[in-house]
Amino acid sequence: MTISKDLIRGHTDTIILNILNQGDSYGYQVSKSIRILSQQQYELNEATLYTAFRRLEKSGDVVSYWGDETQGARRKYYKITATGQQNLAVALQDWEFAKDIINRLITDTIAKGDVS
Amino acid sequence: MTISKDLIRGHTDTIILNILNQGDSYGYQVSKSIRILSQQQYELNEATLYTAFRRLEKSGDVVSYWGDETQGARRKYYKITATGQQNLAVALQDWEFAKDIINRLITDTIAKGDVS
DNA sequence: CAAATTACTATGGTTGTCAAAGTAATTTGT
DNA sequence: ACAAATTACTTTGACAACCATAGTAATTTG
Repeated sequence: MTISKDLIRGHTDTIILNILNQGDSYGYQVSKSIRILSQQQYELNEATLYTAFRRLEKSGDVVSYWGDETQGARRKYYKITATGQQNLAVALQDWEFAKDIINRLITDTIAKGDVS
Repeated sequence: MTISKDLIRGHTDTIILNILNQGDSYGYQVSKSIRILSQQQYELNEATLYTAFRRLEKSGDVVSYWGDETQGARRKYYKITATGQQNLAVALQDWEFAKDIINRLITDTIAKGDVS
């Protein structure tokens, strides 16, 4: 919602993997989880969410299966794979690394000795 | 270089504004400053840099002028405007805000009471 | 005197995201 | 009982930022 769109770009897959890492889930539920985790500050567009699911499935980070709901709407569940868990761990490290670099780039000044 | 592309997306304008906030500069120099500030971890593509300059000029965040080099290649200098300085300040706040939310989204778990 | 560096520009393509609309079932409010 | 809201998934078309590549042109280095 309030958060600048481009700042969160590229985190979608990681966000989804983090949620699925806590248990299988489906689109609508993931969507709600994101709202809760962000404390109502961020809402993922549906199209973006389902696009991400397809991307993650293609890359082998998640697998899907239809739930056997006897009542209520049908639900497609997603499950994180071992590959997905590995990639989640890598993404978390990448984020720690990126944070430092971005902080330097947008707040630091260039020392005089640095000029080439 | 090493930093994941999508993680830095959306920061380009802020990075440039931060550098110009320390004094007028031109494309090639800004490019080098970015390399130095990121400690060789990030290199901005030339096309991206000049696209950003055009975008920033259009939005009124920077103004440009040709340098009066008597020797050496011609240089187009960019200067941050008052608007640009205001937007830089806003972008820095947005980043602090975004960092928190992203951290929650990719590392936190959902408490049981949160489930709706 | 060729190769590397400095410096800017233009073209075409990829990718992630979004708005909008559609389908369809269930649940809630009156 | 029936409309409205909610749950749940999908498709289409568009956009914006970014990138690879190539080009122009001057200067500096080996």
